[in-house]
Amino acid sequence: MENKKLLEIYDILLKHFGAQEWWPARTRFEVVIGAILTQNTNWKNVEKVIEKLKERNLLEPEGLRKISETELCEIIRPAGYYNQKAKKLHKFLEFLFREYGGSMDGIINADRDTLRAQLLDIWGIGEETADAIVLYADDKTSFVIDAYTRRVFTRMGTLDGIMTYGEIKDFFEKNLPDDLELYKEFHALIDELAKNYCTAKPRCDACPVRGLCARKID
DNA sequence: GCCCAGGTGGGTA
DNA sequence: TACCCACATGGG
Repeated sequence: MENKKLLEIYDILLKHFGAQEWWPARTRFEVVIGAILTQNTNWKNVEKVIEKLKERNLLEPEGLRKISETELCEIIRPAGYYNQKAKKLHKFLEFLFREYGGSMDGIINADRDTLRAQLLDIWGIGEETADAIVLYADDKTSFVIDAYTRRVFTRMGTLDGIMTYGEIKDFFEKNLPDDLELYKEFHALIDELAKNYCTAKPRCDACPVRGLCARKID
């Protein structure tokens, strides 16, 4: 698939769903919290936790760092994997204070690739979460690959299913203009497409990009 | 009751 | 490298 087809898909999705304006968060720090909490978890469950954190004024680094991991577990319980995620949040905070003085503002001036490598060094932050943070919390172009992206483009015949995360990411980045808003919007639109039409029980007949998809319509 | 959801790390061969 | 598994809640 060349450049043109990828952009064609983007245009169709944008027209069909409208701008998604991801990430749904008020601050850069809130993006990070959401990115960690949503790992293999429905966003609806994450929203409940974000709301609880907001009520307790814990959506900022200083406050969140002060509470104990046991306390944090209790608050984030609805998002699942709470033991692991509480540890992950604390690991990120540890990093933020050690490297950037505890402020997300410090991260803005960091070099993109350096930041991505730093994030990947943190326990609990893998490639997708690192890319989501770089793209949505740091406003730098880094294409996010998630399970939806893999599924949609595998069914389209673009990806062969055995490609690594890095290979898929490279494919998108080489075939798309280096445009921040496009990166943010395209990832969000792919997720919207997958949620609505490309699930385990796909709705191919109504899919907005059915004409470009290799999958046999059942 | 069953399956899935905006993954990651650890262990084994 | 390539699998396999634990991690856990809430909604359809």
